[in-house]
Amino acid sequence: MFIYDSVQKEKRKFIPLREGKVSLYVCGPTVYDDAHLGHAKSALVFDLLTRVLKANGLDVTYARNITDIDDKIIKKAIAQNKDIKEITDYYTDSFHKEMSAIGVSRPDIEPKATESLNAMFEMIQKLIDSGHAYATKDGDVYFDTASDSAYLTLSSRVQDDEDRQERVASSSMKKNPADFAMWKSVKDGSLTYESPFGLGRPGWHLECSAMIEKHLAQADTAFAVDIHGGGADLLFPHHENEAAQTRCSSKHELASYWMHNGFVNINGEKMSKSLGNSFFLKDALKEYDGEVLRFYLLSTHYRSNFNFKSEDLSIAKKRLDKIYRLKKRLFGLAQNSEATEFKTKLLEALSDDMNVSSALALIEEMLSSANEILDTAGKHKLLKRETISNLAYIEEILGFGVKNPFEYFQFGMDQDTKDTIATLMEKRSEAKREKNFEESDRLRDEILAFGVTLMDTPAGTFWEKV
RNA sequence: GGUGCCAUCGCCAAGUGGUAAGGCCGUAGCCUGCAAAGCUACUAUCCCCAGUUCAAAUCUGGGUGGCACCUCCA
Repeated sequence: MFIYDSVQKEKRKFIPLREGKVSLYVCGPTVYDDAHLGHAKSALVFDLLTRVLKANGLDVTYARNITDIDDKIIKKAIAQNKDIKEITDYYTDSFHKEMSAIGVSRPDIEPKATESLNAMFEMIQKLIDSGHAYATKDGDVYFDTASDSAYLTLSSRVQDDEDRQERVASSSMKKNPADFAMWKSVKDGSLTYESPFGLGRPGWHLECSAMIEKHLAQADTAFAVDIHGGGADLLFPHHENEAAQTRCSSKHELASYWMHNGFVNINGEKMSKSLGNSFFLKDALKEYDGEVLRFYLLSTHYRSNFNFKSEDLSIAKKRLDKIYRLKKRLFGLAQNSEATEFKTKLLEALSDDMNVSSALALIEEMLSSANEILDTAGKHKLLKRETISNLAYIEEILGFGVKNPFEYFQFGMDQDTKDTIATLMEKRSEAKREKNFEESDRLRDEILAFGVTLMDTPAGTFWEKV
């Protein structure tokens, strides 16, 4: 297994901290709004990573947090006159449902900020005691960046004097403009939590460090976790700050490997609220099967920026369709787990920093050759066994082809329409038997009007939604 | 302004020194009553310039053109 470490900026052989085991922590969503394609991309990338690690025989513990304490959540609750928990529960639940629709498995551990406050307090206290943090007379607690000689080494940033001057005005109580809040005193009567440092709310960066320490870290390892992942934008300041907190409050560095996934742009533009072009997952799921979105968002390398275009999405559907068509050809045959060269190569490609493009090339070559042999030698038993085994492996590692192939092609069709199509198809088959091609073609046109396509095969006639 | 990334066929996209994967689209053909699906064949020398090397899309230098982060963000 090779992983590109976005801090060391090179592909490195993956060596776990503890033999045979991997701990993975990924920054999860702040639950104040619907998940967009960017959340989906990140979740998919690390879902794939866990599958590949497992396929390599590693025992993976995957944690992804839910940030349920945040100013934006409070703002939304006030705006909608709802309880905070009502908001966070709602968006946490929809996040889970939508992730499940695109085949993302739940992490092993999903800590919430609200349930990890004690771990945060402990970390703050340790940092204060060791001189890495200080409380202001306003009741805020800041991390003292000057106290950490390794600060900014993670994101390879240099302190810029002019830059620092500009930010001074905003926070006069800080010793240093780069210092960031771990505990923010809140006195406006909105939601606060009791803490040894007074009433207030925790800083965002603190959350992840504390949760990692609580749920994943081992006392005797040089790093708290094997792999820390997240979106590319998180490297600075979020991960830089997390790393500083962990480094200064414990005996280990935060992560042995850092992985950052590229951004999703919409038609060449960054997705953002101000541009009004946020593409929500729930809207995409109305148009496309979740697996098509999964395929599409995973079809290019995870580190590249991803430019979402609906034309490309329909190409992704065409490619996924091919997997399902082969599944249809082999439908009903017994499952098995034959060892094949294809599987070895597929895992090899994915184990190389998740080279999905190479993996897809292997898959499409496998599909072509399987179809070719099935075309010419329909009773090739060994080939069928191997192909079924290959398809099962694609399902397991990539999560492509997990559905019933017939149902997959009926996405979004209601039962009435399906019944009508079935009736028309029966009439058409009858006309065909009588060699009344004029009538059968007329019926086909009628069926096509439902937005489906027809396929006459040796096993009968099938329809697929276009 | 600082830091970093990228530039491969009409489109999407692999490939980090050894002579350009794969997909979409297109063309021709096989199959089919006709289609659809499937299969076969064909389609690029890698932004520009200079250099290193027996050998470069891949390394170095210089251009040009995109993009990201530096503020909450996956």
